[in-house]
Amino acid sequence: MTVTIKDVSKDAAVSIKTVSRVINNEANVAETTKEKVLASVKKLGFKPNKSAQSLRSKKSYMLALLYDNPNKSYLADVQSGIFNACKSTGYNLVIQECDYKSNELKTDIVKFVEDFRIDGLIVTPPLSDMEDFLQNLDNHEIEYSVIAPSTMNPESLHVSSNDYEAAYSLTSEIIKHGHKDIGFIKGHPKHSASHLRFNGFVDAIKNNGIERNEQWIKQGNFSFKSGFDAGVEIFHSEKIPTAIFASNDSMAAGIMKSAQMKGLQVPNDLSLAGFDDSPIAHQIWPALTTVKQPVEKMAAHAAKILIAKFDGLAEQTKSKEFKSELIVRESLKTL
Amino acid sequence: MTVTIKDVSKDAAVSIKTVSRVINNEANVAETTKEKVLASVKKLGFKPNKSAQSLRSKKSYMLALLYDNPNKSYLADVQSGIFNACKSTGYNLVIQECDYKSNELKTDIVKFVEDFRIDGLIVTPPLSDMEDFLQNLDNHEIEYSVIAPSTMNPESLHVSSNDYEAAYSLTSEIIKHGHKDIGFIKGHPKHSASHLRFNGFVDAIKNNGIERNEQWIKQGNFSFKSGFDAGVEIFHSEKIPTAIFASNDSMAAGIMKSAQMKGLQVPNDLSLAGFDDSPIAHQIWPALTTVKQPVEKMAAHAAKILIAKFDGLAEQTKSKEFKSELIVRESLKTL
DNA sequence: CACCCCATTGATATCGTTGTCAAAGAACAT
DNA sequence: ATGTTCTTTGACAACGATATCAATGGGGTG
Repeated sequence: MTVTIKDVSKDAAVSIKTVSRVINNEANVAETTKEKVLASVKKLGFKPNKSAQSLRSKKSYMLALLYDNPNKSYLADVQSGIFNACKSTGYNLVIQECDYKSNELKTDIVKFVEDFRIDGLIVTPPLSDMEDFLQNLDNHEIEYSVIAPSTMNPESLHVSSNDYEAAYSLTSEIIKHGHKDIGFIKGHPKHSASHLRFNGFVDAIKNNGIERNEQWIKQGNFSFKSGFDAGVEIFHSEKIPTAIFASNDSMAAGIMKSAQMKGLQVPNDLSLAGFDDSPIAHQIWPALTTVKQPVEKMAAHAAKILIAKFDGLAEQTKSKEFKSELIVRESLKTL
Repeated sequence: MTVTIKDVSKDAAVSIKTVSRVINNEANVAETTKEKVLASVKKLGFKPNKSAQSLRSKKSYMLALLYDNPNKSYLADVQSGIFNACKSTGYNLVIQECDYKSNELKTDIVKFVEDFRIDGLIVTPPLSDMEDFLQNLDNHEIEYSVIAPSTMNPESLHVSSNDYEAAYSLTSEIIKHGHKDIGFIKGHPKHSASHLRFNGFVDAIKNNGIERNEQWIKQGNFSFKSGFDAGVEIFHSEKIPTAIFASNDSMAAGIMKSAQMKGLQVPNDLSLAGFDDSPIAHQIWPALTTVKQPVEKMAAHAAKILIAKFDGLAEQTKSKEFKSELIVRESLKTL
């Protein structure tokens, strides 16, 4: 019925071990033998049985994606990237939702990895920002690759994005449009991205000689509601800014709602910018000026470097910083 | 190091076969023996090795989710539901993105299932609406469970939602708010949901003695842009409707954009309703009146009935229709 | 009491790979 | 020619579970 390594070995007139060597790309196989075996593999349509490989070699060929992030679009992109990277390598992806606030998180994840014999983890914010969590993985010798906005220990496997620079240049763009009264909504304090984006904003206005108005700087948590609430507060003050930079698009949409309820027109009465280029950014009107990270590519790379480590590959497997792209849309007006 | 069935058998002083019987809940094991074994299992923290089970029993314990649907929020909910259903059962989920337009789709999927020894598929729209695709799975004796809005062959494994009734009652709600001039944006013609929703709309206005204005009925494809385009067309006509029912939220958001660009205020100049309760529905202003399907529960159930079939369980494993919920928000105004 | 039946249990083969280790032969140095 | 090393190959065990089939023993029947 199904073709096994034994069938191939018979067809190619070699031992099963030699077939195994060929399909695993091991060294010290004569070129002619290799070709003979590959021909038989192709002819018979042989696919190694994952369970048998896994049983014998003690690898599960499974990666797990760890996340605690309500942003479905981000999650979908991350997944999609990882799947594409896995497709050719024979690895599979398992998704594991977490609660970063849970006390048992550390032990739960170790248990999960051991129970399912997961080969490696891909860790996303905010878990990637929790030092002790990562340390615990190290202690248990669990392999992982991190998707994070911040720069990390250069030894570790990670991909990052240039959130600071992106926030800096988006702020500069706002300033170039003639704005001097600029508000800012901070992201969730547990995400390092929040601080990087805020710092980019702070440095940009400072370097452009613009003063910070603390009344226009509010703490959010990346949710639509937190943006809405921040907007309500800001529009309550005696003087309102001409532009607001929210640390993500959901919050920017929240601001837009609060502005519209207050009778303020975007962008005529208020310019707005977000971050992430999530679907909402262009599904509201006016469409949001924002920053697009190559999330899918980042995730694919995170998976690749992890798999490359397992398979002992060396090339193109370095940690890497990805560049974000500024997307200027209608929500930003020139004064 | 790791605990195997052998360790348990030694500890419980029975044969490994007996341990196997206990952990697989087989019949004909004496109650006392069973307890003894379970005690040892617990004491040693034994977890059966998936690869070994899989190798011997020829099951992969993997389900695959097939999708070709750009709606990330829907996908995330479906996944989440399936994962929850899998969690306790020892099954894992693999995601497979498809292209419903591809000519090789049928053969690709069969190959995929055979290559990865997938135990069963969960099929979502629009793949679930392709008769020949499902027929092909039957021909290859591939097990699957369908998530579909329409009613299906009662023999097959499926979960469905009452799209017709939901569209009917949403339309009735619009009418109750005093609207008589109502537009409708159809969904993607390949999705059976599109027709069900349209039929619900048609019957509701007919039964309320309202005339259909074909100028206000446009073909969309569930995308934001198609909604926007439809809106532009409708607002171009000499008389515009007082309310528009779009077959999903993205298109409703598109309409809203085109309305706002035309200077029309929602809901004062135009009432609007969507379908799905996707995140955008409450992240725009005014928030959309819409219909919420219990997508996560539906997906969980689809997985459960599939797994129940594998494991030969009988109870609570019937195909099932789920009820949607009407959510009335600000976008609908009483005339 | 002899017999059979059925519930319970275990010894061992088996799934399809990779790991171990040794053998065979080629290549090279002495 | 001989010894040494290195490359290439194969025989067989092992991974950790389930499947097969036979053995055991208690209970019922005639």
